Amino acid sequence: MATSPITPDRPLRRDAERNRQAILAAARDAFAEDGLSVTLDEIARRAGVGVGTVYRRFPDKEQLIDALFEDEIRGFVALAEDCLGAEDSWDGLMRFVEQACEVHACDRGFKEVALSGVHGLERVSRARELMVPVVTRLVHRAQADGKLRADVVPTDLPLIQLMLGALSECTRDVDPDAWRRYLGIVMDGLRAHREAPTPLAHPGLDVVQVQDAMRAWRPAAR
Amino acid sequence: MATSPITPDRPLRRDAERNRQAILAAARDAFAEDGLSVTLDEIARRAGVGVGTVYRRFPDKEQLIDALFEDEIRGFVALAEDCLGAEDSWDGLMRFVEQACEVHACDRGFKEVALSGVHGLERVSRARELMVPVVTRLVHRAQADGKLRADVVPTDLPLIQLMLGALSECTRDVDPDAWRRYLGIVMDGLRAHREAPTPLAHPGLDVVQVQDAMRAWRPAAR
DNA sequence: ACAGAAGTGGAGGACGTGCCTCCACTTTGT
DNA sequence: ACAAAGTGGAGGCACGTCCTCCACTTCTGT
Repeated sequence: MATSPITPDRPLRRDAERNRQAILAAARDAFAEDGLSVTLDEIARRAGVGVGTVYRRFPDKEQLIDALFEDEIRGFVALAEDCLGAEDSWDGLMRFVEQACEVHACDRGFKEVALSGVHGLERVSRARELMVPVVTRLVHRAQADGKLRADVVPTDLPLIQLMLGALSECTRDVDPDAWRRYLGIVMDGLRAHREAPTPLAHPGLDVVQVQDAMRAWRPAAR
Repeated sequence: MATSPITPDRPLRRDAERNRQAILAAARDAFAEDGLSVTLDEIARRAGVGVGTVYRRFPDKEQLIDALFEDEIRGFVALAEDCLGAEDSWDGLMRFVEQACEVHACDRGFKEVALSGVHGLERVSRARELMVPVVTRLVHRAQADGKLRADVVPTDLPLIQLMLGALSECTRDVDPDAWRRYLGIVMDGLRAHREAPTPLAHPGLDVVQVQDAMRAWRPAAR
C-alpha cells in the first residue's frame, strides 16, 4: 500500500474534465436565466450529460453554487471598490446601485446568492462579507459631501436592492429595463438636496404591462 | 316531481351554516397570516372541521377566496375614495399609499389578491378594477396641485406597492414597521419640490436584522 | 320519538416535483 | 488489451397538495 488507490487531487480524466466544464457552463446559464431553483437534472440536460455525472462531480447543489459564484461576487466587490474611486461621490454611489440592479436583472442566480444569505458555503459567504465595508464607505463618503441625505445608513442599500430586485423580477418579461424608472425615483428620494425631480430614465408602463407584471408576481411560498 | 328534491338555494341546516362561518373565519385568519398558499386542509384544521366539509362548501380554493375578498377589496376602494376627499392632495395620496402598505403588511392574503391578478374569480376581479379610476384621480389631483412630480403616471403606484410589499414581506419578522422607512424615501422621491429630506418615520435596521431579513427572502419559485 | 335527509370527518388515493443512487455499460490511459 | 475511471438515466424515496369517498353522526319535520 505504497500509494493509496485514490489520490484525492489526481487530475480528472480528460473526458471527465470536459464534462465538468460543460456542467459549470450549463449551470451558469441555467442559474442566470431561471435562478438557483433549477434542478440538477435540468443542468445535466443542458450540459448534455447524465444526472449521475453531475452528482458525482458536485455532491450537492450548494457546492456547485459555491464553486460558481465565489468569483462572481469577488468581481462585484471589485466593481464596488471602483465606484469608491469616482471623483463625484454621488455618482459613485449611484453607479454602484445601478450596476447592482443591472447584474440582478440579468442574472437571477447571482441576485439570489448575493441577496438571500441562505445559499452558498463558506467561500461565498466570505466573499459576500467583503461587501459590507465597501458599501459603508460609499454611503459615508456621499454623506460627507452633503450629497446623500444624512439619515440613511449603509444597511439601507441592500434593502433598497431587494425592493428593486423584486420589481425587476416582475417586469423582466414585460419591460426588462423598467427598474431604471423606479431606481430613478428612489435615488431622488435619497438625495440630500434637490430642487426639481431628476428626469426619469425610463417611461412608465401602460395598464396592460402592469397587469402582466402583476401576473408574474409570485408570493413567497408557504 | 312537483318540487325538485334539492332546491339550489334552500338554506343550510343550522349546524352546517355554523360550520360554514367557522370555515370563512378560519380562512380569513389563515390567509392573513400565511398568504393564499395555505391548504384547505390547514383551513379545515383551524376551523375544527374535516377537510371534506370544506370541500363540500367551497368546491375549490378560488371560490373561497372570491367569497372572502370581494368585500375587503370594495372596502379598500372606499378608503381610497376617502383619500380623494382629503383637503391636501399630497396628504391624500400619501395616506392612500401608506394605508395600502399597512393592509399589505398585516394581511398577506389581501395583498396577494390585490396585487397578483391571478387569484379570484369575477367578483374579485371586478372589485379590483374599481381601483383604477380612483388611483388615477389621486395622482392627477396631486400633480395638478404641483405636489407630485409631473413625470409619474398612475400605473407607477401599483409597482411601487409591489416593491414595498416585497420589502415588508422580508422584514415582517424582524421589524414589522420597517417598510415605513422606505416608503418615506420613495415618497420623497415622488415629491415635485423638496428642499430638505422629510424625516423618516422609522429607524434603519442593524446588520443582524438585515441578515435575518435577507434570509427570509425567497426568490420566485421556478 | 323516529325516519330519512343532510351533513361530517379524515384516511387515503392520485398526482406532481425534486433529490439523489445505483449499476450495466462505455471510454480512457498505459 | 485490460483495468480503472467515468457515464447515463431509469427509478426509488420523500415530500406535499389536492380532492374523493363513504361509514358514521346530527338535525329536522311530522
